[in-house]
Amino acid sequence: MRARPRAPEDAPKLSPYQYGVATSKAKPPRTRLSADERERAIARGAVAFFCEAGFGGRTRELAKRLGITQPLLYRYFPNKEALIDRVYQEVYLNRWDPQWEELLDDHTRPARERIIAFYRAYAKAVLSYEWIRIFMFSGLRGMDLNSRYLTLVRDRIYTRVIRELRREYGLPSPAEVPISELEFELVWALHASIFYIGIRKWIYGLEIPEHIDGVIEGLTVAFFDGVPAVMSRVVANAAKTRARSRPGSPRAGRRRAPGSA
Amino acid sequence: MRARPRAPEDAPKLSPYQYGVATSKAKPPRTRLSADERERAIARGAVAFFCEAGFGGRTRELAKRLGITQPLLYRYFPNKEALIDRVYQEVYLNRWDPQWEELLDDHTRPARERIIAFYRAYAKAVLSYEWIRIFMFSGLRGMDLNSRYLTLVRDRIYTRVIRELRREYGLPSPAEVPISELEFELVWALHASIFYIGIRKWIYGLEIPEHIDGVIEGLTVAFFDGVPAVMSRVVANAAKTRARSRPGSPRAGRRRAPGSA
DNA sequence: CGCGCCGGTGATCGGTCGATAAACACGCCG
DNA sequence: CGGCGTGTTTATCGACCGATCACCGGCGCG
Repeated sequence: MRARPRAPEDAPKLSPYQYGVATSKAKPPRTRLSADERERAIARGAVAFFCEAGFGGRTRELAKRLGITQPLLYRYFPNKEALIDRVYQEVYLNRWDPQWEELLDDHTRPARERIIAFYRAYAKAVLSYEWIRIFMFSGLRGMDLNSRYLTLVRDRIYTRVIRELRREYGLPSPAEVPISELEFELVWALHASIFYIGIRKWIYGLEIPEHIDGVIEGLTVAFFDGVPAVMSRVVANAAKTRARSRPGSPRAGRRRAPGSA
Repeated sequence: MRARPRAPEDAPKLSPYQYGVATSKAKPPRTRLSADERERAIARGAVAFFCEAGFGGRTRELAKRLGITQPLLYRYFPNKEALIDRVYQEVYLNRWDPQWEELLDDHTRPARERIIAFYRAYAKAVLSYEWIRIFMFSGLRGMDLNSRYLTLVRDRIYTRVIRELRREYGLPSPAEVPISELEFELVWALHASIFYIGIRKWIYGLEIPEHIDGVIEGLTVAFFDGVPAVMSRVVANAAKTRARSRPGSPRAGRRRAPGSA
């Protein structure tokens, strides 16, 4: 065994120049596309390919799946890295739905119901083969993309969830008593519980429940029931130390939170 | 830019055959080890290297880090795949502590305390750079190692946790009413919450709380408070449908679970 | 004191990688 | 109907990968 063990089968040796003629034995009838059509086709194929094979996937293999030759990739992208950057764009850009934040802010509905609805919508967007695997590959590659994205999630989502929880259980608002580390950890836990369903399925290859929405509801309900005891304790502690450290400030104790942030 | 962008710096061109002489300018003083010492050194280095670079890491780079030449690897391991297999062994084999199961079975302590103690011990074993990254890399590579390991976790740990939860909240034992899918999901959620702390740190490169034990305690307490409402409902449903589908069997209703499995 | 054993290295092989260059084929316009 | 622009392919380059082989040199045994 001398050669590399990879790529056992070689190219199917298609006869060239068969633009759409569809000879009886020709496997992929090659089509001649316009520049931007081809560019989009490559981008789409690159997403599907790299999220399966990882960013170490070979450009020849990608080209084969697209039904084109490898040098054609380099007419549309200067190099492999540019192709990978495009994959990041394709997967993350415009996958963030601003309605999520509006949903969490909609005070006409009960907090529990809003958070369940949010995580259902979020799960639908994020619990996909492409999203989960690209996210993991980029993390393992040392990209800061993950930390930047998750900072966004923390600032836009976690803070809102915690604010609503505080309201729900009559604790002081984050403006009065800043959010503690442990509170963030509690929301991290809910987030992780849901995200990990995708990891189990698309990275470990495990079976997962058929009806995710029911699971999300169960997890969120358990979250709501489990959080208050821990949270009220930690918020009370934070309020106390805060009051101690700033003796002149008004007591931010255990009273009904008046308004939202 | 024509060449591959990888491996920008080349080998430092060490003068050969300097076994331990420690010439003033020689950077790594090469030592001549016995066969099994060298073999263990390579295995150790391979773990550190592959969990950082992934299994696509180059053997020459590994050798450089070990202070040896690349062909020497092939004196101790027939090929790269054998080296990777050894990494799996090194990381997973004998990292499973049988005391974990004993700990969960120890009925002299309260269930909540036992589960906190277990997850502290488990986190200490599993929440390491090597373990988490190797686990992810192997999953993304399509190994069935992950699913085999997690099946073990489910059978040995999750079932015990659920059994203790049922006992704690006066629900029928798993022998009477089999464990439902949603109950497994609840325990998956706790597990994921803790495991994800490691992912955040060693894959995403995020900061995590300094005192993990406190976080684990908070998560487990919230878990215990949150679970019973969801769980008693789902167990009652399961018991009902079970009684309906097997009319001759004794009613496994809402009574004190008499003993453990 | 010589010699064989064995840990270790240098050189190199076949193969594959990313990337480039030149030629080709089809559609369009004049 | 011939030239030209553009989408695509063939052929190939230099680099580098995993793996092999011949050889080297210090240590220990007789």
